[in-house]
Amino acid sequence: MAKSDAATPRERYRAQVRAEIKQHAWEQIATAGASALSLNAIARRMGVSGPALYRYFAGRDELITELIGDAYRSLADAVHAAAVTGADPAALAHVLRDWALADPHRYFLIYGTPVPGYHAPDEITGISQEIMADLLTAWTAYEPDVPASPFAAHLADHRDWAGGHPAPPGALRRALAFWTRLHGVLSLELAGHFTGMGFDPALLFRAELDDLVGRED
Amino acid sequence: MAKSDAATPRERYRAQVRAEIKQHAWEQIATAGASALSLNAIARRMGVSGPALYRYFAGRDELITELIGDAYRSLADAVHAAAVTGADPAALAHVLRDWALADPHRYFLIYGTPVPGYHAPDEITGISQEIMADLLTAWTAYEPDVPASPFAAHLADHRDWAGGHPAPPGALRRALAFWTRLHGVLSLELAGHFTGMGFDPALLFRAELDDLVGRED
DNA sequence: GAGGCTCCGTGATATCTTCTAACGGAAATT
DNA sequence: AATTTCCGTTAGAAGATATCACGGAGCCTC
Repeated sequence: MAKSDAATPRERYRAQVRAEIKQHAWEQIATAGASALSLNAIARRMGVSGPALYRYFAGRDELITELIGDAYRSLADAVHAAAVTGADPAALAHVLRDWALADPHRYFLIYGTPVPGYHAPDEITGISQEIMADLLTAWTAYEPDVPASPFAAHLADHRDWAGGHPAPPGALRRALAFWTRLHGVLSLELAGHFTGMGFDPALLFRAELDDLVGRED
Repeated sequence: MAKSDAATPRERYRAQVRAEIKQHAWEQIATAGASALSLNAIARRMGVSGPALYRYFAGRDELITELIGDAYRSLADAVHAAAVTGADPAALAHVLRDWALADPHRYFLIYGTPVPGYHAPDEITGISQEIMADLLTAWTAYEPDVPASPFAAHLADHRDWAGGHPAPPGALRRALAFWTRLHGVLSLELAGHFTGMGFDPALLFRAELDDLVGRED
């Protein structure tokens, strides 16, 4: 979507084709997951023949890498859009949940089983820090004075991941728990581990969230 | 390992070859993950030619399904071995963590990104309930009287997953949080999402565990 | 113990995948 | 208008799953 107004017509055409490839890739991922992503199938659906796609992506890995980046970007944008309106942690939690439920495969592309050889480029680390920054800001505003704890002190001493954010130790601890606990519930729910167990996953999510924000669970 | 003393020599040989195939499969999974599992590669390493393996497994999916079952069985055995010695929830947590760290790919085989077409057979559901039963027993013994909460009440009304276990509502809630929170930390750690963040994942795991068992975090 | 049955492993084959290489043509640049 | 650049094609290598028909070895029955 970005930089569709490139300098030369060549670059514009190239960007358009790349976008079309990625769109077909997303449809395929949403249908059968990332492991079933096939360059040949995309080419077939686009009406071109296989190797044509290699003019736009070096290979399957590069395409997936770019899709992972787009997924991160999408999540960061969703979180940030809510954060700039002054959303509290509970609101951000529901943004996260809605984003995950909208396309589970996209969520697993980010937080699922890591691809064997894949290593996240620096760009991903940056986006990840953007998300964390919004969480830290929300937690700092929501609960300025969290009682100190040994682990919070450890986090205060190892706050590289906060990227210079001035969040107090308690907010570091809360933001981290927010991430890991909600991911725990979401990933198990999306993977279907709760199906047949009887209870309502939405209520479990809500209960974990309520526990985080200090209400009754 | 089980039923290696079969009736006929044929069945014994068959079981042995199946075990050997699975062993090579585990080595391959531990090296490059489940997605890189190749029947051809296994056959090559065993000194037989490709289609020979189809006498023992209907296909790649059946082999993976069986490996998932073995992984579940391994985890359930590890948990149960500790549970029968009267281990408290904290001890079970470290059993879980040790089991996960011993072979991350095996952990992801169970709790990672679900395979597109795969649906867990009833046997898996049973093993899953075994694990949950040990958790429920440990939590019931450790903390008999957990204050009631709305979500605990919901769990008490929807306790199919407990499989008739007489755990009180509070233990249901605790066991579920134990599962989702520790999985949240473990899966993110094993997937490498904490690398480069600076803090010690072991301390985060410990902090989450301490929070579960009611100590300072 | 000999015949027959069952099952195992093989090679050949079909179809799928990613990915490289060489060729022809169209489009943009000069 | 000529040249250069880039795009899409076909052909092909290497490897994957999976099926099939065949020959042979082992087991079971008579």
